[in-house]
Amino acid sequence: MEKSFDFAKAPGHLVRRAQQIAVSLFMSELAAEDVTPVQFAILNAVMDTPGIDQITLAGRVAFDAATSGSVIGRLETKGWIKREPDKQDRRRKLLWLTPSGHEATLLMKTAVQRVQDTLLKPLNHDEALQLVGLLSKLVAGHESQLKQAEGGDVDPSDRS
Amino acid sequence: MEKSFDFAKAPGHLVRRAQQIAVSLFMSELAAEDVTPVQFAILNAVMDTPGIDQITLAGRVAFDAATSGSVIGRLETKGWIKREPDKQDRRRKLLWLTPSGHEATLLMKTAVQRVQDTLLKPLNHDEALQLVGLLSKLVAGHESQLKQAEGGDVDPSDRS
DNA sequence: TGATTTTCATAAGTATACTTATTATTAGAC
DNA sequence: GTCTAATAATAAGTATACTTATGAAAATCA
Repeated sequence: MEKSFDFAKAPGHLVRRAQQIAVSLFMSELAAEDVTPVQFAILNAVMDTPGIDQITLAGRVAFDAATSGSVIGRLETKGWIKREPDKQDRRRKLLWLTPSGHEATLLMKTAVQRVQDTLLKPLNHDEALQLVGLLSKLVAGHESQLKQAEGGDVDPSDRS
Repeated sequence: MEKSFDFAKAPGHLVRRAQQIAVSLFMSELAAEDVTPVQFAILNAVMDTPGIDQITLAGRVAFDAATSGSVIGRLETKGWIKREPDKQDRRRKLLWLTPSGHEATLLMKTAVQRVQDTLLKPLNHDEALQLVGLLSKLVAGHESQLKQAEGGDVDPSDRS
């Protein structure tokens, strides 16, 4: 009989630990750039889609508008991102990298690649591929659930 | 040529998303208990080892002393945990569940089990086992790295 | 034993991350 | 065209999570 919930095998606990480790590796590797994982995610997305608005960006990197708004504010303070109201829709603010933001983001990318490699280091090549595949499937599964739930009028074709 | 870092396949991003989903499922399933994943982890550990001190507990659930201290403070406010100074070592504070804390934690456990099942729902049985195995290996690998790093009284020359 | 070091807990400060509420602006219904 | 509903951004409030600093107490050792 179990005395308590078995944390060592609880996927929720393992995922939290893995995330904690990933953040820690990121912060070590990119200490010189003074950037966080979330900030990099945003810089990367803006580099990918210059002129993106905050809401679309929030969806792209998967957090809520309030959080991404405050992170973008910090990136603006650092001089990496420029925020300008859309002239067609003055509720919106559109985002661009500044030249120094562009340069900094490019520098970060190789470091981030190193972080990903270090994170997977305890696994061999096949295991690493498996893990990424399984996590992708898990995340995608829940994302489609979410879409169904909020969509309401379901498209019968994507019923599981 | 890639325009940007490929987030969809980046293990760091996938782990963050998975954690986000796990927390979200937890909060939905346990909305009635008004408890967070971290709070449950602590309650569970204290139930497992009554009279545990804060530092040992922090190590057990894997966060720093400052965070666990503030979480425990919140649990004390809720009347679920009792905190008493150790008479042998007055720096320490030892932790116990109150009767109502014990009752609440028991209630939470079945709900948490449901959360774990829901989290793994997009995977079949074998895949779920694989994922847990791979995450365990990844986390264990980094934990042993860490122990080596802090345990090894390495020469001071590598202090940058 | 007295001084130094270590350890435990907390405080202070920064950065997520979420929810709900508010404001400004646009889009849609009539 | 005006009223209403929806949307974008921000503000406010709570809860992690971390680092560094501080104070109190214990352990070490000279």
